[in-house]
Amino acid sequence: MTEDSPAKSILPRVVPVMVPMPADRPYSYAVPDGAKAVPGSIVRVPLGPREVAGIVWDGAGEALSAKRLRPISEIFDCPPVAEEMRRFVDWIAAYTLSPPGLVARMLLRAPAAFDPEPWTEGLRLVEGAGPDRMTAARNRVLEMAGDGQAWTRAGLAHAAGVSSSVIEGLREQGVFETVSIPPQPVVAAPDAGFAKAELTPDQEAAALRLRERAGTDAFSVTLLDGVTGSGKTEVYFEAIAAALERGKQVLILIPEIALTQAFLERFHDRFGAKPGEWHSDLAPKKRERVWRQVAEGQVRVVAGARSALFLPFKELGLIVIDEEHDPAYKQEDRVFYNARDMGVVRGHIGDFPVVLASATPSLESRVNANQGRYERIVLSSRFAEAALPDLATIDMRKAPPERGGFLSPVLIDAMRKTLARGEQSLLFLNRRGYAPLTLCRVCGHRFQCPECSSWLVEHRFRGQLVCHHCGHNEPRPEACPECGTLDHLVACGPGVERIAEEVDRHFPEARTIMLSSDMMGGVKRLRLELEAIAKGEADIIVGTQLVAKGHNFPAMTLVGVVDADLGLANGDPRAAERTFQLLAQVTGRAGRTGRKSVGLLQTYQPEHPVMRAIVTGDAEAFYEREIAERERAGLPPFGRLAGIIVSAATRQEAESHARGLRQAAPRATEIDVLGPAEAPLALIAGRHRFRLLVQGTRRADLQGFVRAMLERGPKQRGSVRVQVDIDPQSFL
DNA sequence: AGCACGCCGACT
DNA sequence: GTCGGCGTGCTC
Repeated sequence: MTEDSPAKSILPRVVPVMVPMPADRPYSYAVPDGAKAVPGSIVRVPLGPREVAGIVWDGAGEALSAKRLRPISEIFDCPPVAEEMRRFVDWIAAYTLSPPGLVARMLLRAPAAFDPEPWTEGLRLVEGAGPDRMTAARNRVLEMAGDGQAWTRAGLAHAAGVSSSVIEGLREQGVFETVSIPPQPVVAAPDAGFAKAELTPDQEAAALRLRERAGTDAFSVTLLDGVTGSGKTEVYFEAIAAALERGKQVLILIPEIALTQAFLERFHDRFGAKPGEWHSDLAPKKRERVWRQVAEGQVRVVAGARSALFLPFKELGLIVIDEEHDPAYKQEDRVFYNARDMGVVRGHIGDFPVVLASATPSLESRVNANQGRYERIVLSSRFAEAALPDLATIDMRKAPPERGGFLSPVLIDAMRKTLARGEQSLLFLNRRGYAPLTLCRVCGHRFQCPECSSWLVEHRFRGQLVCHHCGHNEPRPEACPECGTLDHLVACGPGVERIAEEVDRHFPEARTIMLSSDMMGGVKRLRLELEAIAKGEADIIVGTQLVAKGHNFPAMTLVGVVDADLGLANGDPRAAERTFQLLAQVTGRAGRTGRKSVGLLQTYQPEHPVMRAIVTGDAEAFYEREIAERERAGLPPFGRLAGIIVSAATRQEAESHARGLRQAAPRATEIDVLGPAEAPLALIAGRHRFRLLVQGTRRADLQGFVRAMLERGPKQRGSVRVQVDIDPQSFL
């Protein structure tokens, strides 16, 4: 071709760009002359009054009047977002009924990483040069830097154990010259053969099978189901080794990774290097470096929270989802998704294996295994030194606590004996604060949240009444706001603060630590406390949920569950499953190093299937029963079923939405309001959230009528939020 | 998601 | 007479 036709040279080239906002399709932008924008390119584009980062999408840009068309401002020098990833975004958008722009936004969360990492200034020893006077500090620095390598100022100062002013002094004297050094890897490369753990025959067989499945370039899902302490981690490490040997990148999803630093150590022990970390607590600078190096393929393994699913891997070849049943995998704001399910979808799109691991798999994963969609590998025994704890219920009707207390004499006695042996006790109560309800003894006034009408929880340590639903808080008054009577407010029911107080009363000499997610000092403080406990610097630990998650406390030989019934009676279709999982996880904290250990569950219904399953250890029977029950009730994840979450101020309002939905739904569809949605933390301006179950419809029908409903009017759109909650495996 | 525009209450 | 609440609408 010799010359472009005139028409061609006038018309600008147009590409679709996905911008990080709720657009339901990409916008069109002009590509500046000479610029090279390919699908996946990350670009800076003008959007209204500001500039944003976007991703060049697939297909042709739609024709647009030249007046509205604006040019791309910059094409970042960054590896393009892979085609797989773009399909993943489109899939999630379609599945969750979210605008694709909002999904794409989750990929664009590391703004400064789109530019290459800058080279940094380093120092190198000048050959033959020496300082005017030698000091001990200077000597150490010269020894460290004697290898002729370039060092960063801070790195050298740290390695030599001197302050950076020593280095600066030497540089001024010409002992060091400044050189440019390329960006350093954020983590060292893992070595698949570094230190394979000794496995029991059981584990070895599982690892072998997992290597076979997970070691090939084909989609598969394997459910690794093993009791706490059976060494699941060591087993799936072998699958990771196999993927690394294939030259693939690996993603390990872990709930609450910010608190499970011990995991990084275990990984290091096996692979000789830490995995790249990814979670919301990461320092911004580190975040950018991890993002960039994942994109460039320098970071081979990432251990991260659910958002790590949206990292721009260059050659991802395995996803491991640890504690796959964990509700923390659900995101319930903006784009509603479950990272476990999306991880499976990601593996399907990328055609690589996925491993789900849990001691207490979710019902849907068990069903998927039963139906042959997943392969299930079972690890049934703890490894040699770690014995399973003896579990028993304490019937609170027969052994009630003393007046004003919440701990049964049976539990207190067990704690006393544990203390006497110099071992640790854990008391678990899944309720933050001091007391869940405060009322006035004179007039009966109950403290309610003015925003959302749930009970206010007293936090005595902070002197506040707090709404756990919407975050509202107010100082705890002396007098009743209703009748004005002073000093007659009474706390009802226990929270961890109150249990810690009771423990102090019984065991004033013991070292008691209370752990709660709302503790002063945040994640950092929690980490320190967990380390202190692991080192044996506490006798009694009182904690919420977070103590159930993956920490190993070697000296812990007694676990007491203060209220095992909590959560069984809230109308949630997952109540029994969730309670079983939580109790199994928390009692599994005991006896991890082989000492004889005990788990005691305080309950008013010792004959409840959940209690029976925990005490007898017969999880199989429990799962079968739960699955059968769900099938009978026609609840997800079985059959063609879906859930919708609406947010509304009251249950009445939710009911009215349900009526509206019923009218919009196909005739074969049934809709029921099932009470509060599972996640208490998703806050939609202090509104209550209810889960509607929509039954008897195919996914396409459901999406159709949900869309129809959303289009019925602006008023409806404002008050109804929709989440479609179907098991995606049914549609792969 | 941001951000501007636009129409009704308490104030320099 | 203005400052400012957040309801509605738009961004290539």
